[in-house]
Amino acid sequence: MRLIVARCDVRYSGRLNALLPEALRLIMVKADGSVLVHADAGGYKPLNWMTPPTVIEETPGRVVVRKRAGASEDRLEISIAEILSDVSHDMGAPDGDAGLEKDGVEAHLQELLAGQPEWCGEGFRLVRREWPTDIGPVDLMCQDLDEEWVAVEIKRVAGIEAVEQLTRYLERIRCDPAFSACRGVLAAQAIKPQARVLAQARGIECIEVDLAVLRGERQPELTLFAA
Amino acid sequence: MRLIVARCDVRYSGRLNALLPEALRLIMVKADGSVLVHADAGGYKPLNWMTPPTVIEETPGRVVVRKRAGASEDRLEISIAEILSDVSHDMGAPDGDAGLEKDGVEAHLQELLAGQPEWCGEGFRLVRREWPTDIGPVDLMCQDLDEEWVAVEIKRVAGIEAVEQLTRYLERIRCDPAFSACRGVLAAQAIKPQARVLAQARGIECIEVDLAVLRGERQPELTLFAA
DNA sequence: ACTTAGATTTCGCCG
DNA sequence: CGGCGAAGTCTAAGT
Repeated sequence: MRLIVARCDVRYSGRLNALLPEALRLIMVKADGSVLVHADAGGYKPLNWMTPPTVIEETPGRVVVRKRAGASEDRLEISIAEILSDVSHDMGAPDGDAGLEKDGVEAHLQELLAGQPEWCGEGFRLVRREWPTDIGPVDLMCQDLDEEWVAVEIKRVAGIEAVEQLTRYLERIRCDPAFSACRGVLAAQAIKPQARVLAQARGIECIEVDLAVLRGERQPELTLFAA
Repeated sequence: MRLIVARCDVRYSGRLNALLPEALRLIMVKADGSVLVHADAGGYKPLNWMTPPTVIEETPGRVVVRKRAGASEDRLEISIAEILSDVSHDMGAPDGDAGLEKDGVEAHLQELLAGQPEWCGEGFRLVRREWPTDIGPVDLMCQDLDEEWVAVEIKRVAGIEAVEQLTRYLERIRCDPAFSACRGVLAAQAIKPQARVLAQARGIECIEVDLAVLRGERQPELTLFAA
């Protein structure tokens, strides 16, 4: 990895054109050809960048990063007025970096609910995960105590778009006469108030679930239908 | 800006939990409190990060970055096993970095189409940009040759959500009897197949436009209704 | 403070 | 390779 601290201006042309006036910035060149230009503020996002695969051409006072992007070309031109620092570090094998393990993403929620579909509704029985429709898969397809179909959409945080998504699926599913009475359930760790309102208006049931409870790590804070 | 090249492992807990095994990485600490952990590959995105405002606590071999996130707390713990480099650079005033000027974003497309609404449909006349509805503004409101209303939604790349968005607007607009026959047009530089299907099913017309052509920098590749 | 919508969104999966 | 959906999306703007 090469780290250049320099006064520079940057021009990008590709999906759009962008111009970055001259200032002090960090230019990061990774071993895989990634190039990132960061300011000393405004976390996370580089001001300009190019992702691999790239071709990097360097001449004194100038770095040009190019990439074939379909028919056209993406180009990042860095004009360097003054270099304050320019160091390189050998950081070992490109793949020597073990992957990031994440826990608590939507996929985990889906796994847990697939194993315990009764959290989505009393007596629910899982028929299939990723039930296909012609506009995309429904997370869970279940049957309730009356053998009626129920499509379940799972989200970490459910907003209006989650309701829209489930609505689209139901629209398609109900085209089949065998599923014309299919219900919809939105299950999420958190459901935004507006999503709840829209769901109610469309006859979609909302269920909030707790990851820790699903895992049996914690007891439900209150038991429904307590004795 | 402080740049630390070190063998480290990273733990994040907050919206989810993540564990990053020990390896050589770059730790970037910006003047505004941003902290980013980058590998020497996998451009653009840091492996872990924390955006401002943060509180950074440093002890030998350990950096803890904390942030209040609503009721809970976001925490990034970096355990440093070995430091290869640790340098700081004064990069001047935090706001000494002039802004990035972009050209070719959706706003520009909207300006161009507002000036030449006939690209959205034959004889279209612009009545108002950002036409207000009670759930948000429609990009363009036009009238066609028959004085009928047409709501135009503009996107750089139009997916299903663009069709949903325009559908929501139309639903509201048509509540007013004077606009009950209002049509919908989706105009974009690129329209995805599923968006096209959904739009068709909902009676929304799709138009692909070319930024360069709108600017008169290039001729249309083929003329409709050619002589 | 919260919500909405754009982004050179990036990224990963699956066809 | 393209399409589609999730993301600790992030970020800026409006209310």
